[in-house]
Amino acid sequence: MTDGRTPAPVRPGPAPGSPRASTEEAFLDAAERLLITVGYAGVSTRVLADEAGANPGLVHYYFGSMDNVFLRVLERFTERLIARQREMYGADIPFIEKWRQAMHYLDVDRPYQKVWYELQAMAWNKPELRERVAWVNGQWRAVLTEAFAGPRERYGLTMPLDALVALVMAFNEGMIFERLAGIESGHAALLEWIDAWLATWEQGASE
Amino acid sequence: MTDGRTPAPVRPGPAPGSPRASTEEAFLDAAERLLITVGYAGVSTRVLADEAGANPGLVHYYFGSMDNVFLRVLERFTERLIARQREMYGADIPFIEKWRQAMHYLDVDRPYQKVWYELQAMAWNKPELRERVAWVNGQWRAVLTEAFAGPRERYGLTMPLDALVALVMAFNEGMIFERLAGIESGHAALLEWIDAWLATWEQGASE
DNA sequence: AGATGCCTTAGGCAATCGTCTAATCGAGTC
DNA sequence: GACTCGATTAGACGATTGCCTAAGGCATCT
Repeated sequence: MTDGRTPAPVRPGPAPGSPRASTEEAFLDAAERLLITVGYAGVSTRVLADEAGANPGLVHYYFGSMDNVFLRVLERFTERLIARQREMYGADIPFIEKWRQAMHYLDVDRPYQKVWYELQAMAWNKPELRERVAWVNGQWRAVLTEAFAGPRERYGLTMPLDALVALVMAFNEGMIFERLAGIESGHAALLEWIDAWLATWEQGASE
Repeated sequence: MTDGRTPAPVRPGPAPGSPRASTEEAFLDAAERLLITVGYAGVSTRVLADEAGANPGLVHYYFGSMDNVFLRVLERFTERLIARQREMYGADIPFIEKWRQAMHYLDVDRPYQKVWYELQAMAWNKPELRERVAWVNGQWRAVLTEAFAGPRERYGLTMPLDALVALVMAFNEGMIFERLAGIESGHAALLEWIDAWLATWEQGASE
């Protein structure tokens, strides 16, 4: 479930540069926009085609079904996200800088978060999607585990590494989840405190 | 948004004992079951009526629209939940006992959590629901703020109270959110560590 | 007995759903 | 110029959607 192997893609990707590729991307882009604006329940073949400026029949021609459209959206989304996370935490900068960068993403990535959370809500009731969502979560967890192992040691934290990672992931997910409902109470205060707390650690230790 | 006033009910509740009341409850019960099993996108008037064992026309007769059905589900759900939380944290027992009780609920309440999270996912795209979801969240936050003020003082925590409450709420919501996708990595380790950590505090202090 | 009023029924309305087919388009090949 | 073939089009299929209406059932009250 959270092992390392990448699940097989839904379909072999089209040859880049072909007209197929650009139309497909138009559909996937449109799907993301619609997930942000109306949610997954409001995305039908016709609505999607209209948003993409394409013919409704092409949805079936390219993807076979609406379910596959969302699978492809999730696939493309995953690639981009994991790559960026891995790059960021892998950079050769002090941990607190990585943390601040991550918290900056937490703020500017709001549109993408809506896409991602709509896909997850959809996955609650679709085993096919669930598996992939769990895989992405596992990837993310792996990145954080690697990134937090060092700092945890240096700071002398007693919390087990997997518990620490679970805590960080969960409270981030919880904050994003709340914000999707327009709730931000205490978020800023919490992030400020964490930042200050990390700063005191970083002050005492050399990196 | 998160102020104290209760939002006006969608409709005046039916007189208890009338046939109306029992049929309405049958619909609301059926709606909850369907939210658990198929998600909000799969609940139509006919599916709902079938699950409730009633005539499809009654959905319109009783609720006026499907949107109102979900609003009523949220209303009824809210009353029950807030009442229990308030009672639990208000009880005259050591804080760690309350915490353990809450973590026990976190485990046994999974069906209700699915209902609650489906409603929230629905609310992301429906301002009418969003407002009520935010109100419930505010109620919950108020309960936790009251419950954590004392222990925070006693334990001498430096984290501001609103940040502490935000942290507890967010990481709980995040864990529930993950579990809905079948993810539990690190959850047990985290909860165990917190429990042990609280126990050391409770050992030193009297209460 | 008759009338009142709520509850429930079956059924139909236009609109939309996902999916599929057949015809057309247009660029590239012989 | 004839041909090929992927890309695109319009259109139709049956099923389902939310919502509404007209008629019947049934307990209660006068």
